Amino acid sequence: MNAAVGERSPLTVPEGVDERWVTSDRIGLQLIRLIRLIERQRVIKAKKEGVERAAYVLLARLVIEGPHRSNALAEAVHSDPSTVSRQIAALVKVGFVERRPDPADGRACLLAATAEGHRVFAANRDLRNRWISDVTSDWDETDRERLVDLMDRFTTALENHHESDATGVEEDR
Amino acid sequence: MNAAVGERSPLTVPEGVDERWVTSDRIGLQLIRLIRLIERQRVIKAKKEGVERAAYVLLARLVIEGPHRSNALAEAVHSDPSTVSRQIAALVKVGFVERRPDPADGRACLLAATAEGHRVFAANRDLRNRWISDVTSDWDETDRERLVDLMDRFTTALENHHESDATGVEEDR
DNA sequence: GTGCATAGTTGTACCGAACAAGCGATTGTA
DNA sequence: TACAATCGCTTGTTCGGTACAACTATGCAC
Repeated sequence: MNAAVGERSPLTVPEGVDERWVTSDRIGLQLIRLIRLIERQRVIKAKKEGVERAAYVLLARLVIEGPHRSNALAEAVHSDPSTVSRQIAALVKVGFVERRPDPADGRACLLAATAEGHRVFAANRDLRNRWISDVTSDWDETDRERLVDLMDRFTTALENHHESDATGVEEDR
Repeated sequence: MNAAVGERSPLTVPEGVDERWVTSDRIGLQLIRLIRLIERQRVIKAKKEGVERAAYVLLARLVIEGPHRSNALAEAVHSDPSTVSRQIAALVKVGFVERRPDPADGRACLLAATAEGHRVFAANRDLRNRWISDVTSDWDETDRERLVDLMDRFTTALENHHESDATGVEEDR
């Protein structure tokens, strides 16, 4: 599983170019593997709780970064405004988020996490963190930090990389 | 965006425990961010090509690791057999995969990528790799390798970690 | 040879997301 | 002050991808 590069005999190796190809390949494969795995976990877990699981990411955003407009939120999480709108509606209904008028623009409204929203999010966050700590229990802290730094860097690179020419990973997951 | 730890004043820091909490927290946040972003790319890209995009991961598996039984494949990619069955059917229909009798068990059949399947996959793989190389064009190779090694390690840890107690990341993405 | 386990398929439902069209309120201009 | 264009958000609809559950059928093993 972990190995498997396939094709491209290692004999060819013209001049370092191929080395990069191989690493890119491995990155792609790992991304696919990781994402599929986490999606799976999601589905396993997706039974309890009243609110749509997908909505939690919005709650997280509101808790961590403070009030946002709906559209800004959508952009921040790379979702469609309509999607966010529905998710927010659900969060409002259960009282985790509240709408306030936006002083800057009369027709907009600011979304903010309620006290209850904060509480719920914190609980979930702790759960998640415990889980991650568990999974990485035999890692030393330096490696964990290295991982997160590199992931951050990678994701940021992805975000900055012209969104238009999207090609790749999704193609064969 | 990148920062934002929220809660838990850094002043508290009892005895290193909290340091781990913070890192776990960052990992969780990064996972969410990364996954959401890639999902988005997928949707953007998901227009051309005849075969279900999700099926490509199976093709990849068959090309890289050789023939599999359908159920084995399902397990390998953490999907339901029914899902895989349908996806394979699609791949067979377009001629990227073929069924062969399994010598070891008469009622099973082995799935294998056809020559055409190999070709299509290779093309996609190159595309994907070019994209990844692009995104990381200003990284030095060592960092790219570090990233992939850590990701691999993390995903493997995830896989090994009792699938039963799934908790966390999916909770608020 | 005969139950019986097992490999795989099909029916159905659901979730999450996107696209597109609509609605209403605002702002800014005549 | 009135009207048009814009903007922020919501609703209608569709689709992809998946899982669960029930079913079929085939060869295994005793």
